[in-house]
Amino acid sequence: MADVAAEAHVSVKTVSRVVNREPGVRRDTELRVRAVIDRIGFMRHDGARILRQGRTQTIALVVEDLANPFYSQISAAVEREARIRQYQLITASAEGSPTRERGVLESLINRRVDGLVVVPAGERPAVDPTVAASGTPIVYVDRPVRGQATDTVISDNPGGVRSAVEHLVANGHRRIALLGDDAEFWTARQRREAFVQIHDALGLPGDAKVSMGPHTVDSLTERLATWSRERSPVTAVITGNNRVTLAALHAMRRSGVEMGLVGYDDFELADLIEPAVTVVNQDPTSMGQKAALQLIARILGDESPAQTVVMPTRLIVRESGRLPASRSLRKASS
Amino acid sequence: MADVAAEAHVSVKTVSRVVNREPGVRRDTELRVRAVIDRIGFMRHDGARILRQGRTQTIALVVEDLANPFYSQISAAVEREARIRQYQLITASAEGSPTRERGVLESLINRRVDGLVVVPAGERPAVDPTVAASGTPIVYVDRPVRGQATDTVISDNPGGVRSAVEHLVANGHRRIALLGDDAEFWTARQRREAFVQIHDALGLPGDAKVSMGPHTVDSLTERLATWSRERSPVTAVITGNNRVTLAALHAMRRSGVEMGLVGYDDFELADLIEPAVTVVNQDPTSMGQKAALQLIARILGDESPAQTVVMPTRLIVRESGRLPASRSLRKASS
DNA sequence: TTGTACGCGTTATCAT
DNA sequence: ATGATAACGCGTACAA
Repeated sequence: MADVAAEAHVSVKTVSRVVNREPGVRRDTELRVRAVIDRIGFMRHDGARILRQGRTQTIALVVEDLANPFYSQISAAVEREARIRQYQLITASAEGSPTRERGVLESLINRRVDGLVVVPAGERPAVDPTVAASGTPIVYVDRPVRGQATDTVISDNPGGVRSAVEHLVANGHRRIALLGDDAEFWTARQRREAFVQIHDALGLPGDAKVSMGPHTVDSLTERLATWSRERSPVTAVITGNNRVTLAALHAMRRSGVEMGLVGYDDFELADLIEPAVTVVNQDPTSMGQKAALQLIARILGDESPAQTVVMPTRLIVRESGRLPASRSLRKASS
Repeated sequence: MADVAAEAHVSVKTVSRVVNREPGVRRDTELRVRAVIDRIGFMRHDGARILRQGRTQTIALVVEDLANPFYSQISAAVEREARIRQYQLITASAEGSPTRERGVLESLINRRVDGLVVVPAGERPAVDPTVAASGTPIVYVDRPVRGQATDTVISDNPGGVRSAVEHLVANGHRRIALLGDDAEFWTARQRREAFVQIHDALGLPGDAKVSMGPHTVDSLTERLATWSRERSPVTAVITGNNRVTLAALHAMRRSGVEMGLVGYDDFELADLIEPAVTVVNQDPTSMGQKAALQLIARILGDESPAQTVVMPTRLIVRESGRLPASRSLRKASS
């Protein structure tokens, strides 16, 4: 900037005015300055700008696995909302480790990101004290965190589980089991509780059958075989998220067990599997969008009380929820 | 830092030394400083550090769609390599628009990112002049860019197409067609050229049949119907990437057309579709990793000539490449 | 309309 | 082993 000023025979302040389109510069001086800028290829150094202004126009997203479709959709949505509002997005993965997450958050705070969207790793009992101390706005997604009230975007887990169970019951299933993911995850626990509660509320026979993860195709194969061999065999399962659904589909295919299925999380090609998989869709794009908007509102000074937004889920009915006997082959029906 | 210095009765420089673990600080003064740091919750301001040192410890990744599994896997790999080496990753999407890409790159340069990993959008004839002028190291992924030699990581498109065609031919297919993506994409064009060349080299009958995108399920349904109604009907298609594979699978299912298929890009559940889909796998994780490593080497001063790394593809043989008649039902064979 | 002087928080240099 | 001071490049406040 000093170089430009010297070349154009003006002060740095005038250059600054031109670069930032501030008013109060005569047309011809502006043109002269612009010409010099283009000629010597000047580019403003945002680092210095940040140091001076205190805002970085940067937000960060912390998830556990960027390659998982659920998170990559959230990620795409957050990036989009950020970009539209002139924020850049730093994405970081904690790979599911609270320890790594702590380190990641610390380095993001050091960077003075203007805000954080975080899917808290594993068992996270409270808002990170480092973040709290820094005063950086933070929005949690998918899983809440205990302690002081914080903006949170979660999906309606009880509602989703309820829609899954009711759908199966409406299709004649009575012995329904839940294949949940690792109980370390809050979502997995919440879905389990909802399942047990709804199971009992509907007066389904026996105790609610639940198997929590982590699951492998092998372990699920065995589990399904066991359930289907009981004297009152399980006729349908609900899978707790896209990971479990995937493993369960493989296990079913391998063992040849035919069971009703409602999976949590929609996935591409769910309609091309035989039978087409009925799912509870969580709409991660909307969750990411909502979180980003809320975060940016906070950055811009919104001081209203912290809110928890519960996003509705949507049951996408395909075929896997029906009793095997009543499934129509699509080829026959088309 | 000044606050800490005052509290600990040392100079700011000594605090700086402690914070950065520089040698030359007596054990007891270090402890004293650390105590103050913890007490008042001091956190280094990386903005100032950046301004002083000129390096941001940040790299950026520019792709067109973070939610597409191909890019999200690249993204996860780049983030991982970056994080391990203490770099933060800014991800940005150009949404396929060269104009937006230009703006995105410019703001990243203004931020003084240390390096760029870019999947160039649409038709990009040359290295971006802004980037070139800034001297920021850049590595292109998936598609090369003309002009001065630049580090590039692409996959072996001719090899991938060849393996697909040869697999189909080995299974008795003779009338093979290509469903490519939009010819605007370099990869789509290269795969088309490879397909035509291999088609002719193998002496397959007639002219190579090719249909480039963008495709919709509707357009593909019609296209497949046309091809299957010809006097020498097409018996197998190769799809040019995961988007096209998806649409083609839906089109086949809808129209009931039975054709051999080899898809570009592996995808989850490819083995659960009936018939299981044979694919050319590109290993985006390795591509992202390779690109990140090469970029960081450049940042660290590697001055060797720009190199183009061609990653091998791998044909994952399942069932969709066989002639329909010879397909075994898995249930029968297990 | 334009310019001067200072400060943002850190690190590099050179002293002590 | 420690400290004083000058940068880094920009924006703010105020003056001209």
